[in-house]
Amino acid sequence: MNAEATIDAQALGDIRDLSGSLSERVCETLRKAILSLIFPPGAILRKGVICEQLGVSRSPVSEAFARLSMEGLVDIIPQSSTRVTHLSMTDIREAAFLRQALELAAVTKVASDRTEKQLAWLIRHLRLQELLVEDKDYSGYFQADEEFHSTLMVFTGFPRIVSITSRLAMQLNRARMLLLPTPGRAVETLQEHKVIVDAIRGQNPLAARSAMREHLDKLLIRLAPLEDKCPELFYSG
Amino acid sequence: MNAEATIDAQALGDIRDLSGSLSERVCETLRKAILSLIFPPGAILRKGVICEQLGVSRSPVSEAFARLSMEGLVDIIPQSSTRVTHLSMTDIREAAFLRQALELAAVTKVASDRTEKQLAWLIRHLRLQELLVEDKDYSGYFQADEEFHSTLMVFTGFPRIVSITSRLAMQLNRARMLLLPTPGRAVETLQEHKVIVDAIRGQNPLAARSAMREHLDKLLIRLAPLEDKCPELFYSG
DNA sequence: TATAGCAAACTAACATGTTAGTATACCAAG
DNA sequence: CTTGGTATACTAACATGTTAGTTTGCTATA
Repeated sequence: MNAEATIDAQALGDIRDLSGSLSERVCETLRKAILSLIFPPGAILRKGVICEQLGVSRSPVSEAFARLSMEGLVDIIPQSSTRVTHLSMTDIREAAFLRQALELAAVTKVASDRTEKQLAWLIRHLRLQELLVEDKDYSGYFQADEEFHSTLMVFTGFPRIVSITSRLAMQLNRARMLLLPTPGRAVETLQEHKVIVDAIRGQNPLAARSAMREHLDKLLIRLAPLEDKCPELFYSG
Repeated sequence: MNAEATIDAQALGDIRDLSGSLSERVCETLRKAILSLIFPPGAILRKGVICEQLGVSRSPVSEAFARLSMEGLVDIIPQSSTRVTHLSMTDIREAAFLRQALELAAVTKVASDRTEKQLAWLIRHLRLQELLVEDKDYSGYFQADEEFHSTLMVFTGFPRIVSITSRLAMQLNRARMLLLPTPGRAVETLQEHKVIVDAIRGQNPLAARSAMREHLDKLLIRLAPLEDKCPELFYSG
């Protein structure tokens, strides 16, 4: 029945490269491994192995498991085991809904309240994005894309909204890793970002809102066929 | 400098009344105490005292602290102490913003997708609310109010949105405890709920959205003067 | 072969011991 | 009275020991 391979726990990287408490570092390390699918959905996380690999005791690992469980990245089965959660289209759709709700609210607010300085940053960042696309540096563009969205939320002036959104959209981001970056999509994305910034420049909240909505909807569309393409990553596959 | 009273940890209620793991029960107990201001902002949570009072070891209490910290209800000061966070208008405004983003998205979706059964539930619940107001049962109405909002979100079909919203709005709910329920406000609230349900009945997402926005804005307006009224609960008071 | 029962191995959850960093109280010097 | 240093008490964080519940795999039985 259970043919799930337990994880290798190889190449978790070194804990010492990170800052913060041990628990945080362990959590960060495991999160990265799960998001990058090094630990595939369904894999059993063996506490003993992880402790040994990272050279820490069970306490920080337990706390890391608890946090990851709250983020929905692992399922803790009481008195039994802890596994990487399978992907589920339901969860992904919900994460997309939550992310959209927060990003739309943010961009609406920013479009009305923006300062000249913020606008200048956005325009400058669009130039950077253009350069990255021209250079075909798609991993660089991926990073710039994230930065664009998170900075937009920072501009609301609310300090916690960025980290909250990223936590809520965790399932979405994990699924996104399965999408290979294509040149065509990068060009499209850049174009959509430009429309959003245009609306912010014109201080038009409604336009900014619908531009962002269209932009975000694209991701879910590209994600939809995933369930058929790699069913082993999803529930009851 | 630090004249904060450490908590009494009296009357935390009995752990055995709750279900789930020990950690969850401890967390639930402490959360209730913080939200109800039994543990006032700034109070130091003494682990030893809590362990003794609840008859558990430090492990479940530590995990509970970690969770409450993520919810923003306590500040863990590394190697030093854990305190109930002070209220802050910034946090409250952010929580209100996040809650509004999610509730508006939810009510918009529900207004378009609602079933007849859901509509019937809402109308029936409005009747219940009327009865409670007529009977001047304001604590009952408070509960019904919560149920109204959370069920509205359940109707989106997304399972996690209710608990996520309540976690994000935690600061808001704590501050809300300081508002004394008034007969007048209950009547107004009921009226606003009726407008929302009317829009849902008419399957008018935009109307539902703006009705909900107006409704939620009222809370923040009522919360605003709080900072002057009880400064000792806020930061740097 | 199929299945029910049982035992061994494993795990999360909990309890307790240890360490290292922080705040407080006290005292001495200016 | 203020300031600066020091010792003590306290805490979170971490390590490790213990318990109880779950899964797995073997064996005996039909």
